[in-house]
Amino acid sequence: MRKKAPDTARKRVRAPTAAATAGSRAGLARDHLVEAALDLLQEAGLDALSTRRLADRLGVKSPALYWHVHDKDELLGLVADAICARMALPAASLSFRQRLEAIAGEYRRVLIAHRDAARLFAEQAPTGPHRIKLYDAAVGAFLDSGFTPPEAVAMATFYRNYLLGMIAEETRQAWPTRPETLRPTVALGIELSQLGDNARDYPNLQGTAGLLADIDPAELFRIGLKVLLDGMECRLGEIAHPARAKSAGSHGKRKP
Amino acid sequence: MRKKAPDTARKRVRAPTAAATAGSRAGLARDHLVEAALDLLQEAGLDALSTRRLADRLGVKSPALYWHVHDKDELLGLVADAICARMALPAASLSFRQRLEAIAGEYRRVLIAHRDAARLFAEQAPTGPHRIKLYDAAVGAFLDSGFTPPEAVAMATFYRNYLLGMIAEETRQAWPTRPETLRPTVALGIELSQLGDNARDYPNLQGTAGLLADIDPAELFRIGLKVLLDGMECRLGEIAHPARAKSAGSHGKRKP
DNA sequence: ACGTTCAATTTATCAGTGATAAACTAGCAT
DNA sequence: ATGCTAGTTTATCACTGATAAATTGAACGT
Repeated sequence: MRKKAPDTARKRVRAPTAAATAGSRAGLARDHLVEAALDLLQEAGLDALSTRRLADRLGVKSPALYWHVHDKDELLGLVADAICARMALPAASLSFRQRLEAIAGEYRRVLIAHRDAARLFAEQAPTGPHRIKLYDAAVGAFLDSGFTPPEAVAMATFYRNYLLGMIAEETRQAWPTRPETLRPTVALGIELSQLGDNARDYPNLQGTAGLLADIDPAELFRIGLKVLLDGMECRLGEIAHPARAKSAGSHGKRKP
Repeated sequence: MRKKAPDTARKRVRAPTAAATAGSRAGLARDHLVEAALDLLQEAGLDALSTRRLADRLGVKSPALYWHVHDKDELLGLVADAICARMALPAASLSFRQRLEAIAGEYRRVLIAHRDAARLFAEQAPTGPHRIKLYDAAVGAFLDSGFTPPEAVAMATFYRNYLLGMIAEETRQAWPTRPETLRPTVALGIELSQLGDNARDYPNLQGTAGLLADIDPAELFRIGLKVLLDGMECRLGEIAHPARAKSAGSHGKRKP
């Protein structure tokens, strides 16, 4: 995977071509594909989601898939969007902050529920209407909160980055850890326990052995989101009435 | 890649075994490996960094690599750490905020300079002393700023997550975009330009066409970092003197 | 009933991946 | 000279995503 980059003027997959003819359900075949892919993903994980295995599950040979789909990348994009479709968008009546918290909660809920979904989202470019719709909702919340369009887009980027990164980290359950080399650290949910001789090289990690592992991931996620949104409100305030401390100064608020 | 997960009690690569005997530089061979791997990475990208290509470049057959290294994963870990080694840690004399900004700057500078480095870092578990040292420095800064150890670890996680995610996004220069399906969006540095019929489905994205693409990435990075750190200082203040608004209330500050 | 058309699938194959076992080679110590 | 052993090669495995070309099968016009 992840080979070709340009390849404009694609192969023009046939499926949508004579789709509507005679009520032949062109979308249905694709839907079957992504449905089976979702099942396989859940049962065996992203690495096991190969074209042949998927074909097997559909009672078909692997090249048959390529009639319905350009390549595996497009399939994965469809799968990602199907997952995204399971997220409920918040009511517009809520405050912008409540909306952002709701979206974040849904994002996490759904991505956690689907095996390797966060990895899939991180690797896959966000094509797909549902993913875009979600992003649109986030941008809308930031616009409503008072940000200018470019600022809102920037904030949505930070927001999305936070969600995806944290959930990816949380879901990355069993990382291929390498026992011999010095164990990772507490950095990403992996406790370092003993890092032996090297311990004194990392003075600040001394008392932090299994610290992250102890925290409830949901709580950690909530805290980080609050921190991020607080920072954004902070910026909003600075923009609204640009007092002293234009930008590069230092902290923009409190704790004098 | 990314197949086996557990596999404790590994193959026990031979290199470190009789390493010191007769001054044979056991580490040197490994260093040559990672050096060549770094070159290859720079020239051809992460996807082209295969064992065979690397072996070719070293004038050797691919299985020879496996004498020096368990598997490709370990090699990539060494490469990541070698990249990390190029980052300068900030002087301890600086304020914690200055230190965090300095680390972030170095992180971005170095990751941008090495092709696909951010992707490599995101995919690879953070083994390697240099990466841990960097994390230790971040935790240290948060501890100095007044956070308790568990809070400091949490903040370092958010911090790291921000850095890696934003830089990965910025460096993901030419994503394998799929021209036919509805173009992504402005979400991740990809301008949507025309999204045709679907345009009205995304009301908030209307005026935001190439917005992100116009912003200087360095500026975007700086802004996001400021937002994040402001949010953290905000939390610091709340912890210091826990006024009303314990946590779940709403915004913790300003803009009444 | 016949033949054409074309959606959908199969067969065969390509070029590449990471990894392993087993055979081999060279240098050094005894 | 013999043997050990660090390092490498040959041969091979079990995969991967992808394509071209041959093949099925059902619907349609005549």
